[in-house]
Amino acid sequence: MDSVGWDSLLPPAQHSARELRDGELLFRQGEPVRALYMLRAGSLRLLRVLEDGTTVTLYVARPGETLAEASLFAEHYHCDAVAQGNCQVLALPKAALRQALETNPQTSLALSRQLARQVRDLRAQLELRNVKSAPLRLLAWLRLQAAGSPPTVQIDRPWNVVATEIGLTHEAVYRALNQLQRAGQIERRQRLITLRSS
Amino acid sequence: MDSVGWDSLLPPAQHSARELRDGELLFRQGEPVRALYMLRAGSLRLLRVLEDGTTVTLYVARPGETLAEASLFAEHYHCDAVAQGNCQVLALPKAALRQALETNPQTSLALSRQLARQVRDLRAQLELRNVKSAPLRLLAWLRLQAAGSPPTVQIDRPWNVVATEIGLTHEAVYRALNQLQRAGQIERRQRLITLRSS
DNA sequence: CGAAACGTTGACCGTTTTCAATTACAGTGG
DNA sequence: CCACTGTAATTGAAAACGGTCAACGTTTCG
Repeated sequence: MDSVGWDSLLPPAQHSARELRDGELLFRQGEPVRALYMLRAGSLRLLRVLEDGTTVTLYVARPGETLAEASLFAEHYHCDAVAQGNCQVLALPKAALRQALETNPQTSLALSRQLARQVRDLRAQLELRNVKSAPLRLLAWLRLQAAGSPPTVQIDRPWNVVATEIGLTHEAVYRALNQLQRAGQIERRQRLITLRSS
Repeated sequence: MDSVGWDSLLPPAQHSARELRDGELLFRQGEPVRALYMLRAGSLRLLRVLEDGTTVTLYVARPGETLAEASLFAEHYHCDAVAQGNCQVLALPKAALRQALETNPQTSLALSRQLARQVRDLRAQLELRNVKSAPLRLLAWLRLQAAGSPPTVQIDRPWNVVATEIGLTHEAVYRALNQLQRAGQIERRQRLITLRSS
């Protein structure tokens, strides 16, 4: 219902796999766009480096997601992509893909759907930032991530990474975690969170 | 180079224009999606109302932009659209448009391009929120908006609206404005800002 | 002309950021 | 197998900053 078989958009001969070690760069800001990448395993952090040297996480891609759709129409990447843990990516050559898009309506529609989803997700993230209180923001984030009943979240990356994603310091996150736990809003076992009530 | 002639995607007979007065709603969260809207004049604010009653600006569309692309694949709107000043919108019926998209590859590609741009813009907004200091964030925002040399920004809406867009209170914005001015980073004449140095 | 929105500034308070220090833990190489 | 090292996790205390509340001048528009 979700996967559209991105890898089937182009004949396998056109694919090219690539492995990335933790911290390795898939592409860099300013580099010309050569391909559209699909993440098979691991997670990729898209980040931009501000003038003052600060790094900003724009997005964290998870397995199954397609990267750089936004770059399909751009000449150069507008951010860095760095592997967060070892990654496995599939590269679809830009030129070939563009041709496929111009030919097959289904392919284009599928791309649009992907992009539409990203727009929604980004707006959700943006909305999150408008919650000023750290505990409430974290709770809101957990609600977005949660699944099942009772709703639970299994975090698969360090909290300090989560912290930058939601725009807080890791200290603030730990404190918020404690507050929520003390208030009985969540239950915590290491990186497994269970939401209570509400 | 920018406009793709959205209104030419469907025969004019299928269009339907609509006028909105300041504050009027184009659509409301939860409402079924009937059409894809294009903004001809004025600006439309997409906002969501949080549980606690706070309103959150998700996006501000300007003339020429297409709204609700993200909703083309959704059953219901996920935010409210309220006119900010008098607006003129063109409505393209969802059903007809979907058919066009499935038929004409060019149409789909154009849609993808629009969505891709939105993704970029949203990421930029998100990046902005990671700047914790109010003056620096405002400055960053001004840099994004600026054009010409020396770079200037002519703000066409009240500062309090700008404030919510960048995630600050209007008071904080005024103070930041003063700080930047005192520091010589900007020059201000009402709503006309000129960036200095750096 | 009057009301409502915009613009502006001050003071105070609460929270988060910072800075700092300590523990826990996983991976590495001797 | 165990020090050794770097990252993650935690907690404390103080400082900084923006939010909130409040008051007031100004502009806009019906």
